[in-house]
Amino acid sequence: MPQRKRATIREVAQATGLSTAAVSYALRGLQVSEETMHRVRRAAAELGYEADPNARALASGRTGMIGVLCGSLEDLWQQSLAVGIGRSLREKDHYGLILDAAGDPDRERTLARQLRGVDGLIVQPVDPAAPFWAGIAENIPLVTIGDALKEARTAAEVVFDNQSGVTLALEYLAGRGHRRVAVLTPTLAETPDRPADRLVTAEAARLGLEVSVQTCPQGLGPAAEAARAVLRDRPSAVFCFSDSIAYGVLKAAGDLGLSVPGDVSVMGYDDHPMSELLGLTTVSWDLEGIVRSAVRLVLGAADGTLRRRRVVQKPTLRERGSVGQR
Amino acid sequence: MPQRKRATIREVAQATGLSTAAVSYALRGLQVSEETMHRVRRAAAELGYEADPNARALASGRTGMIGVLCGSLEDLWQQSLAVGIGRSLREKDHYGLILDAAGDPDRERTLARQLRGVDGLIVQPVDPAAPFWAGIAENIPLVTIGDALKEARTAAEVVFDNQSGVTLALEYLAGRGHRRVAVLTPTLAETPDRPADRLVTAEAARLGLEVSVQTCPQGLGPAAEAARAVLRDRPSAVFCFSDSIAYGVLKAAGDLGLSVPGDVSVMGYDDHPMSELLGLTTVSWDLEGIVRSAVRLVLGAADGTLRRRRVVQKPTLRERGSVGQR
DNA sequence: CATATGGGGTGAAACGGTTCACTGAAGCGA
DNA sequence: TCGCTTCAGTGAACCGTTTCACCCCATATG
Repeated sequence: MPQRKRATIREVAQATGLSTAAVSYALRGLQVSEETMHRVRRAAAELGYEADPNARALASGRTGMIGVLCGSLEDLWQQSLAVGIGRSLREKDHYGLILDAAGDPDRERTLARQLRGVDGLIVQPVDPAAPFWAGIAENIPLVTIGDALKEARTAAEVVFDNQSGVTLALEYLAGRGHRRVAVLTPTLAETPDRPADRLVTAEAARLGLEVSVQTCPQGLGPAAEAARAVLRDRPSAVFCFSDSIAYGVLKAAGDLGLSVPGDVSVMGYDDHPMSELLGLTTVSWDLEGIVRSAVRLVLGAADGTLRRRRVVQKPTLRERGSVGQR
Repeated sequence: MPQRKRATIREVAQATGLSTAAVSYALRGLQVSEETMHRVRRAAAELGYEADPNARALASGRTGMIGVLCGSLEDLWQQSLAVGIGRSLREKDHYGLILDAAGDPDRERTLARQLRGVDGLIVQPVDPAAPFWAGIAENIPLVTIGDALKEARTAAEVVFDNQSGVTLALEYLAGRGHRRVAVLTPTLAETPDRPADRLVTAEAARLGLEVSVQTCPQGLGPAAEAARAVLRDRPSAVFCFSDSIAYGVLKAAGDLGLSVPGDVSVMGYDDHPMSELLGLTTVSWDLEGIVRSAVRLVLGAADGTLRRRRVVQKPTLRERGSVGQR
């Protein structure tokens, strides 16, 4: 690797006969006269100069990098979310460093702890009650997506109104005559007391539904395998806590020769683009809005110009035909 | 934001009564005795010390960061690829910085140029013939995925044998009696002379197929819209140069009340997990293998221990039922 | 016993920017 | 003309690591 040396700011300074300070200012459009600014910029372009982000980060304390810690990128909807956030950050001259907790609180903790040198953090927490968050949130502007943290004061939060989401889904199922409903929630190894479980149980009790809650992986293959077992009990409907899981259920139903919604109804959660194609009835969130909010909040927190600190997202029910009348 | 100051290496040095050099070595398991190593590690843990990656990068010249420049993250398969690469890099103690050229050569150029402070680059080039690559590949260990670069000597390449892929697809279609085939390739604004086009045209001529090649966006909605127009001409089959496009075609077919494969056959390219669920017949690549190769190659190139420089990926045809006999 | 050997550790110079405190000159009102 | 402000630009400290060139001392070697 020859690794031809890149131009440094000193060389630009030399080429223009200015100090490095002047060059630094000029390139950022600060403090200097129009004329020198152009002179410097031209010289920089000629030399092919681009500032070393590491040196810049060390000196200025800001990296232009935002950590994006996802709950589980196995889930297609979260992939879309991460990609959306990355794109949106790029539009505001930042980079998104996408990280995957893979549904594992330990991994989440390790990643969050190790992460330094970012200006801010967008987290979709796997374990919102974990105590270690406090230490992180104190050091880095942190914005949550989904559940808010329990033990830490974060800079801001984009909260999903899961209560409404669950109510929407279960009321719809109940209204169409379903009584025995299987519920599949994402696998979160070792997270004691998943909040989703409680929501579902409470709501089901209210509606007189007989639910059985189980965890399920998010990959299509594994999810389908888990779903096959569930479908053998012949629930009248399956409520999946992510569209990715619902896709697994659809796969399993197909494999078992069950028709949807004839033999079994399937309700999703999230509304990934593919759900439209598959005709999956699902609880829908405004992905674009979530992305916009999260990015605005984290950048605001990073430079101290934060307005609102809490945005609540309301879900809607997208009726498509995977849930039948019973 | 109080931003409580994080511990520096100097504080750890003070706490242990050693020099910063000793601490630096100790934390990386170099040069020091077992005993001091433990002492330092304990002290570091107590102080909650984590090295500042920027300072480390500036001093050592390596960041532990690999740029992952994707052709278009609109495409679900490329999303999977990016996520896979990110995960694989993380397993080898590196971070993947995922960037999206969004199918636009200009964007690609800008991103590639601006990118500094990474130890290596994995690129799925939008415009492999662009001349600017030479300047980049000369400065950063660069590994391509898909098409190899034309005008630049890269560190290594993972090449897709698209010739075989196209042959596989078109021969299959021809063998099942299709003659009028519409071809949809991803939109690449302004890329003159897309290699895919030539492959298809040549192969179609050989097989006596009547093809019409058109570009198409990758998002489900836009792709479906583009597909509707194509389907009005009633080709007997549509060959899509990415599964995402195929999903759009399936959507359009559904909207128009056309059955697949009854009224129209659809052939995909890539083999995204969802294609199994949708029963899409497609040209399949070994995603895991691609990820492994790319990561191994780029890390090898970054630390100079590179063995093979070129890995060729062969496709297989995954027959699922979206292509009928004509 | 004098001399190589080498493990364990130190001090200080990088790395490539940003920013603070300051200066000289020009502009301006009184 | 004088003092005051503003503008454009400078020099050097600083950011937090890594790493190079040494040094010291204990042990093995001839």
